[in-house]
Amino acid sequence: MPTPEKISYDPHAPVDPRVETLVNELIGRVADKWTLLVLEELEDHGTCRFTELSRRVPGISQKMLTQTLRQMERDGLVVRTVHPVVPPKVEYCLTDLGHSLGEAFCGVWVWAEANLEKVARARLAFDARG
Amino acid sequence: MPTPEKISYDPHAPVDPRVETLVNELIGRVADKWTLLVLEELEDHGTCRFTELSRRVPGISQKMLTQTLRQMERDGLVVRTVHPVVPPKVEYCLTDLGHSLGEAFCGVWVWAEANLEKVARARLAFDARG
DNA sequence: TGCCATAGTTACCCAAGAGAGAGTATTGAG
DNA sequence: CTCAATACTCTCTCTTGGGTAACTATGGCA
Repeated sequence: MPTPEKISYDPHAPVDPRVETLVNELIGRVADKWTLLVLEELEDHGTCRFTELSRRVPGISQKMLTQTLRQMERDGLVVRTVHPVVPPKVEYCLTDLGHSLGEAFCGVWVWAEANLEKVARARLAFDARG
Repeated sequence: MPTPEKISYDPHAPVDPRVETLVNELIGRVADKWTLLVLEELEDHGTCRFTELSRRVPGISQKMLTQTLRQMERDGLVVRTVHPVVPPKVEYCLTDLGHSLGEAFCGVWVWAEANLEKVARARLAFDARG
């Protein structure tokens, strides 16, 4: 990591447009609603089984959970461990990469929690203005 | 496996489930592809006009840009300033709230930039296995 | 007189996203 | 012999996201 102390966004940093495209693409993939919620769950509760996740993540369907987990596995964010027993037992846990993403998103969660009120008030004001 | 109860930092620990629902909802809204890209653009270049944004944000259509900007305005993330001249001139700039969101997402951008390679390699490995 | 630019809005349409629910494989328990 | 449990997979359907393109308003300019 080239930046020693503070992480700050430098508008003048020279950015290869191809890299920027890839970054945008990756963010589009990773900043998906279900991915975020699954990530949060795995951060909070560590290793989880499939049905455990489907119970914990509010409103997710089996299909979406499978799909999301497959993508996360492909992207190297989670590890899928199959125990060859009957009934089947499959466990999911975050990789280091997944964990680091969770930390990166931590700021966003904190922001959301801290600014719920402001957003709610902004909406009321906006809707009142017509 | 580290013992679960030993995890000392947990930003989501004592959370009212209703608040958590709202936070998740807000994150779902704010972590939208176009919102993120527009936010990034406004962070980098400050105040922008409509067509300037549509030129800068890669691949966005007029419709999506309008829609995204309206939502961001409603959520209190941007300010829309109309100059009553002909031809029309409308400027968009981030509010303090929008700026703080940009900073919160900064960690994610840094993460994406730093881990592009790892994700790419993980995908190759996964696809080779499958 | 008619054209241009700006910042939209509106209508139409298609494809992707996502939910519901049934089907599948396995085998030990009753 | 049937059932229950797990972790899916498949199909069918509906909703939403998002693209294209045409339309609006206005005053300066040729």
